Formats: sequence, C-alpha cells, structure tokens
Amino acid sequence: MSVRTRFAPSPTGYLHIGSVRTALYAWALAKKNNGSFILRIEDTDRERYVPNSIKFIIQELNWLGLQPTEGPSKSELIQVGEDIEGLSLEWSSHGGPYIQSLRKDFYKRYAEELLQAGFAYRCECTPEMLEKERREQILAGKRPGYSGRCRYINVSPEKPYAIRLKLPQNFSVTANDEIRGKLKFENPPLSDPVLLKSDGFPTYHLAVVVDDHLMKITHVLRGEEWISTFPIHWYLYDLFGWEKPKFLHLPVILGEDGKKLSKRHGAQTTAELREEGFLPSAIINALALIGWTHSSGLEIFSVDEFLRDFSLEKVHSASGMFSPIKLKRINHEHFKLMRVDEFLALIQKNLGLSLRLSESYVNVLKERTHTLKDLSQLLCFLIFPNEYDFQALEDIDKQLIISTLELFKKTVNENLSRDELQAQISAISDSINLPKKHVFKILRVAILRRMETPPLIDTIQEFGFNWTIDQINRFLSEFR
RNA sequence: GUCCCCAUCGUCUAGCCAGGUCUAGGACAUCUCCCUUUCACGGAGAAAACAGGGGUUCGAAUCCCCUUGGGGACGCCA
Repeated sequence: MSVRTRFAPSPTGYLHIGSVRTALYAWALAKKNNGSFILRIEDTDRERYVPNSIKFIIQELNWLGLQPTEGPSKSELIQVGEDIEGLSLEWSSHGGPYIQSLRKDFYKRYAEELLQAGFAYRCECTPEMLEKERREQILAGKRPGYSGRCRYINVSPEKPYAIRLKLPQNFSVTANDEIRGKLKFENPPLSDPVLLKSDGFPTYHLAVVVDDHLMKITHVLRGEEWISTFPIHWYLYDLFGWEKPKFLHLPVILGEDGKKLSKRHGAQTTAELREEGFLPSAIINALALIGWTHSSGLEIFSVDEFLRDFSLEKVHSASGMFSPIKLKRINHEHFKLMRVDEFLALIQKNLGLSLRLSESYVNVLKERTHTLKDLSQLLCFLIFPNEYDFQALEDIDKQLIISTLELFKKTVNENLSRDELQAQISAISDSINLPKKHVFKILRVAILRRMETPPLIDTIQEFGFNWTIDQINRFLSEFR
C-alpha cells in the first residue's frame, strides 16, 4: 500500500514554522516512499477564516518547495471565494474536494449515521448556556466540561441542534502513537464532544477522522497538542469500524524562553523569515534539525540530502526550541554551498542587480553573507549610490580627505596589480603623513559608501579602474 | 482541579530501544588567543550536561518506580 500523508492547515492568514515542520516531515515521508502528499484545507471555523489565505498557504509551500501531489482544484478555490490570480496548481484534484467547507455532506452523513446507531445525540444547548455552565464550574473549582444535559432528553430535529458524540462511561482508551508507543488514557477529562455544529459545519474531531479515512491517509502527522483529544479520534475509528492510520504526534517547537512560540519571539512565520532574508533550503535544514538528526551526524544539508536520510525512527518525542541565531548560521552555510550562477541569480532576483562577478569575488561576498539583507548592505554601493556614511570620516580633516582622494586618482591606474595597488596606497599614506588605516577608511567610504564592506582592493580589481575613479568623483561632488 | 506528554552542556543533539568501549562525543552560542585596512570568514584553545531519590544488576545516562520541573489539553477553535 502506498504511503499517503497530508498537511491540513487552517486558513488563518499565516504559516507558522511549527506547522511547516509538521508539513516537512509529512512531505518527506511521502516523497521518500514515492507516495502522495495531500494538501487539505481545514476551514470549518468561519470566524477564523482569512480571505485569500488558502492562496497564501499554497504560495508559501511552493516557495519552500514542499509541493503537494494532491490538493484543491482552482474551481474549489473559486467556490470558497479565493483569488486565484497567478496561481498554477500542479497537482491532482481527483479525490476531492480538498477544502472541508465543500465536504459538509460527508460529515453530515457520518454524523447522522452515529445518531441512528445511538452513539451520538442531538444537543440543543446554546453557546450562552454552555458558557454559563463553564463559568459556574470553574467558580466551584470543578473541571470545566459539558454536563451531558441533552444526552438523555430527546431533542427535536426541528429546532437548531448540534450533534454530540456519546462518550462511554469510564471512557478509557489505549491508542497507539508511532513515536511514543502505547498511550493509555484512563478517564481523560473529556466530555461529549460536538461532532457537527448547529451551522452544519463539522468540528475538527469529526472532520479529521472522516477525511483521513476517505482520503486513505496512511500516516497522520500532527502536533502534540492533539494528544489529549486523541482518544476521541481513536474511538470514532472504532465506531465506524475503519482501519486506523498510523499516528505521529510531533513535539511542539518552543521559543527561546521555552514557551510556545508567539509574536514576541520575533520572526516565526514563513513570510517573516522570507522578509528577513532567509533561504527556503536553510529554513528546511533548521526545522528538520528540531526533533530529528541525520544518521551520519550531518548538520548542514540540502533538501535532497535530508530527503535521502529521513526516517520516522529518528524523530524524537521531546519538544525543542527554535533558535533564530542557529538559523542565521545555517543560512550562511547554505550561501556558501551555492554555485556562482545560483548566487548571481539570487542577487538578480532579490536585489534586482544583473551582475557578472568573478568566482573569487563571489566567494568574498558569500563569506560575509548571513542573510539576503546582509547582501544588500554589502552591495549598497551598487544599490543606493548616494548614501554615504560621512560620520565615519568625522575624525579626519576635510582637506586631508580631499587631497588623499585626489592623490589616489593621480597615482593609480588600470594596470596595477593587487600588490602594486597595495603599495601605492602605502605610498600615499607616507607622502601625506596619514596613517594607512585612515587612508583605507577614506577610500572605503568614498568608493563603497560605508565601513562594513567587501575588501577594498578586491572590489577595485573586480569593478575596474574607471569605475573606481567614477565612484570617487561622485563622492567628492557630494562631500565638498 | 483532572488527564496526558516530555526530561543529556545555555541551545540543537549523539549515546538509551538490544546496560560495560562514557573520566558522556559533536554542532551553535559564550569566553581567550591567532589571522585581519573595515565587516566578516577561518584557525587554536577554554568553560559547559546525564533534574533528584530509590530500586534491578557484578555494573545504569541507558531498564523499573517515585518526586520535582517543563509543556499540552479539558470550546458548537483548530
């Protein structure tokens, strides 16, 4: 039987890195086994739905390279009101619909089935009543939970109602998790959960079981926040008499303070990471490493290398922290692994600069690049021509700066080698009695705009004598 | 409150399942030194952990139990 995994996000407007890690493992498992990776949209809560976020999710997965093999069709997206401008969907949509709000008939059918069989009941309690009940329970120091009021009364199907699952007395379940082994739940603090809401939408518990079954999912990978309601899902499979998939509850990813990731931890969505200048391959590398290790101990790897070695056995059960510092480091290593043409293409795409640079100069740049932002800073002399860091020169006499530059223009020419250029600068330093350090500083700011730059001599050699003189003249006209 | 999950350097982890090769290895971060015209890279080195207590055993980081600590869940959210 072929492996089928799925990624089932809610369209809430962003893609959290915790979800991305779950998606990554699910994608890898399917890909490795030549199976299918299904994108299913869990939009059963209309209040949390953010328009066009399905499109956004698709674009983000695409950017990260986690391509589904099955997912919603364009017409499904249109039906739920998503903008499909510029989207090309390269996957099969034959087992759909893949958007849960378009699958309401399925859920209704199975909920009714349980109702008929006496495993579920109609509930007429309103949200207000439930809220009041909950408040009182908490006030009385009791465990909050549905009292089961409608369980024994016959609620008329004429009025609005929800369908609740009737949990057995002394509800105890032993469920199996692939990375934790047997999970025993004895009288878990669960009360009869709603399966079908009064608006006709299913809750997660019904939808996930029905869809995973109907879509023939073989491995359910999800966050460990689902462990507590795992007994409900396990029980539903038993009631329906369906074969269970394998379940893998992945540990959560925490922020640096050991708390669940939230806004104050900085970048934690794919969009934020992209803006900070991180590469998809580095994000995948970093995320893969939280809760999994390469069998050879490799710590910097490409997506292909990850895929080749990925296995469920190496996935941990303990949660881990996300470290932006480590991501930065990994990102740097990924820059270093890039070929020259790849690197230049990246500059072209992200900075809009079409450059032809020597391999050695590209290496000089790569060494100094941790994120794309660094790159734009390094190359600011090409991007923002008139933004000079005049402050850096404040401690040097203005006339001296001008005469240094004039002297440099006179004594330097196209034919000078690296060493000769170096010697020439030393000579200038001697002749006007200015420390070499200062001469370099002046040249650096004049030619490259600021103090944090690629090596001066290399840059002059790379871009040429005429360019250099041009830069200096430009500086002088601003400076004088 | 109830139920569940987790536990090796600051962090990610190797080792654990199949106890001895562990005076616990690596990487990131930190500190020191070297390299250096800037910013970086790089090189050498240092400091840094088996949460605690009981068992089992000739022998425990590894197996069992308890405690502690951290996390999650208890919604007509997912």
